[in-house]
Amino acid sequence: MQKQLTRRMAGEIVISERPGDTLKKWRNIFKLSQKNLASLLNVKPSVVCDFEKGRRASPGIGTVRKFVEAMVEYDKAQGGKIVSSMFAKDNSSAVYDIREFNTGTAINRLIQEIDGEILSGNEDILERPIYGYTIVDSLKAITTFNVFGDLYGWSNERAIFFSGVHYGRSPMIAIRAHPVKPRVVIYIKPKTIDKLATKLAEMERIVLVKTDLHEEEIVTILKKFN
Amino acid sequence: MQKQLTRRMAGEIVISERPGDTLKKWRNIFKLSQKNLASLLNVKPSVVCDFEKGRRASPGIGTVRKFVEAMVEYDKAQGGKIVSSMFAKDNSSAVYDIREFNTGTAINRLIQEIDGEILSGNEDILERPIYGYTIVDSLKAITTFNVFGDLYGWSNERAIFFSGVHYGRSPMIAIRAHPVKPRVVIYIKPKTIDKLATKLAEMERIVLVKTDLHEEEIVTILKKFN
DNA sequence: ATTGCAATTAACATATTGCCGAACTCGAGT
DNA sequence: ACTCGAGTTCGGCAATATGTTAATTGCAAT
Repeated sequence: MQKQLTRRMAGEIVISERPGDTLKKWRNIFKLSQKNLASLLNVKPSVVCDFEKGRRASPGIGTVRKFVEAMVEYDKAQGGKIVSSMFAKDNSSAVYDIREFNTGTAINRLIQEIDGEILSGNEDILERPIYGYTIVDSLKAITTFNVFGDLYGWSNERAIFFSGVHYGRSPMIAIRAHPVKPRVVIYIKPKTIDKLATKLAEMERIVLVKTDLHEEEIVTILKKFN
Repeated sequence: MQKQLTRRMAGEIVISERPGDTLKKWRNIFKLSQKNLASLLNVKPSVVCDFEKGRRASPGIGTVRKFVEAMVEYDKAQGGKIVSSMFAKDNSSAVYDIREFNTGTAINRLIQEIDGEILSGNEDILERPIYGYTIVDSLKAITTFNVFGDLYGWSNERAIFFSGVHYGRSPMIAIRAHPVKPRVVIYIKPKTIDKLATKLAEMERIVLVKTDLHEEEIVTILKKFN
């Protein structure tokens, strides 16, 4: 959650026409004076002012990172009120885990690691890289509003794991209906696999896989990937 | 949409432990060679490589911005396939408009500009700054999944406008139920105002306002704010 | 009036970036 | 064996960023 926020802040600062203004905006949101912020960063207040006023128009990303992380850390030390108020804590979320990789991972390597069985998918797609994954409870995914916006992280070149799968029809139908498609769909311990599921996967050129590992095991294994 | 993506990319690059790797990841997603990207940026390929390999530990935000924007621009020129594939195009979106300000705007100034009438809210809150707003169709907001995650931009210190309001009960109930609260709720041309709405607003210490302006007029007026 | 605090600005030493060119690696074709 | 394209490495250099101290402005409260 903290990382998400730091990325948002950093992204906004970098892309802003006036990064200094955006920096200031965030400092205000965190209710810090220039002096306070400066002391968190072990620099003099004038430095903070220079950035905010745009006298230093193009700070290095290291500087931006320090600023942003200092503010979030500070808030955390104060009880994290500001950071947590930025996010809806959806405790009944359908999303079990969601993560991005820094480098691409070939689809077949992922399948191998999680001991997956390919139900559908051409050979030539298996070499392609994916950049992240989402693990989602298929039942909750339907009953919870908010689902499909949250399935995709920052790249749709990713794998989506579905748990609580019965026949595997509904998840594929949902994917078919949705404009953004993942590269790989993985069913976690499905009971059986409906033919319609594989058919839809072929139509969408999606690699469909099943695995008998638990969610926890999968998360552990995927920690290797970066 | 493009700006959103550039911010995401930039944020991820800045916060990454190895910004170069993240840069490379995005170049790959956009299917560009170092040479191609370099020519888009009017630099030599070795420059691209230097950044990806981390020889420059803390590139300036100007550099990051150039890289990121060049990639997105390039994709746009090619038809924007990659960018649009990153987003679910929810064409029946309940969100009419959503924007962030660069600097805080006092609540009462906003109310004044849109010719708003205060239905509930203490004097002392009115001086507080907000940093953005969302205009949402209250009917669609309920029927569309995906709603409340999208209501809040990057700060919850914002105003939320509801259009299509009958009695103003449902929107406030939704807000009460949701863990993240806005500072200001503004009803656009409500028929009447239920007492429960004002009561809930008081409980949540939210400024409740009504205005008789149209959505279009409001957007025009709010363009002033920055 | 003046004390205090936050923010702004100028002037300056040092470190780092941003870019180049040229040499080098590495794998895929032909 | 050779060539091609893509990527890597690195010395060099001008431009720019990071940080300091010290002086200055503006404003709110005594």
